[in-house]
Amino acid sequence: MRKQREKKATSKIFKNHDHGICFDDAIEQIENYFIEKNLQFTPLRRKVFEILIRDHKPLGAYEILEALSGEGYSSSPPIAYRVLDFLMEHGFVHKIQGLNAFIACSHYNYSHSPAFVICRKCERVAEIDDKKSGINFQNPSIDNFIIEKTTVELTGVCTKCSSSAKA
Amino acid sequence: MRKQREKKATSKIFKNHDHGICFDDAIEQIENYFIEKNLQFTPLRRKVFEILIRDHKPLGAYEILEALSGEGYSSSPPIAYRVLDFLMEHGFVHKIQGLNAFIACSHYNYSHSPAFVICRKCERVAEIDDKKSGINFQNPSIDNFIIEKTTVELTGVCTKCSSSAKA
DNA sequence: AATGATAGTGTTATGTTATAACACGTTATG
DNA sequence: CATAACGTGTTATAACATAACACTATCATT
Repeated sequence: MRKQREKKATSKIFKNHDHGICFDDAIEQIENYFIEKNLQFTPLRRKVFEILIRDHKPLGAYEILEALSGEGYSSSPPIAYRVLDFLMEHGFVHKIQGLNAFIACSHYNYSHSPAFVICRKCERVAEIDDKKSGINFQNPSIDNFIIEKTTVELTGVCTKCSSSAKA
Repeated sequence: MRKQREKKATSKIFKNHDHGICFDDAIEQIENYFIEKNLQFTPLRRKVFEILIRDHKPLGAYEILEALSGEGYSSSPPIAYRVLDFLMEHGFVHKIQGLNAFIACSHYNYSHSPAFVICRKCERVAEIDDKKSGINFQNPSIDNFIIEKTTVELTGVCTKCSSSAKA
């Protein structure tokens, strides 16, 4: 992993970044949160989160299970689903509905109405925060409805993929 | 345009409506579209669409299959999935990702970036058009990405359900 | 220490959703 | 009339997800 900060004010959504720092930050964030909330960051939970943040891309539950079994954990489905549910409940993991897959959150500290931009070619996924997404759900037409959860997924082709090949 | 006899200036999303008219309009719309595009509105396709528009709520593929078998059609999964894929391709059916279910489109003639409001209690689903949804994807932060498809689902509790019971 | 509640992990079995691959008839086209 | 394209049907299986129950460790209270 390279050690070089990338803080350019770019409009690119699929940013390059220093993954070592990203990884460490994420672990630190989640550790602090768990301590603060008096929750257990058990080895299994940590491992699942690490698998997700390490790859930095959506993984199916069964892919996670495979990774877990490679690390000496049980690989029966409930193991993964339970931990994923738990991590999602606390906002550290999101589910990408369009892919039946899970991804580590990359916007800790933000309000959690994540939106995802998904390249169907390279399968990279970027999480954009609600301010940047241009989404405004505080809209009169959806008053009289208590929104508890939002799912926003934009699927298409990223610059890199659309320039390198066609269709 | 649809002969919409319900033109009350209400902000309710889950509107009451004349379902007979709704149904007839929908069938007419899809028939015209298919003729225009020179596509086959076969009995099976018609039946699937009718099942969806009749119920006016999201149905799982296997529920549709069950309905089909009650009508003398085959009920093996590919039958439903193929027709659903076809109808989705042409914008007459949408998939509600959060429910693994399918719903007839209620915004023919509109640009197709549907957003759905889903009550998790009564399971009613309203389709709102992109103008009303307050969603603006023409946003600089997601330039450099070719959006092909948007998934927007707002899950929560509708007025009726939140007033009639708690939690 | 004994009790009992809770939380975390493990196991088996099963439920639910979706697709692959191939068969067959009909219609459209060269 | 050959053949390509399309629509439907069939079998089998893949992929995704949960129910139900067992076992252990921890911890607060007796």
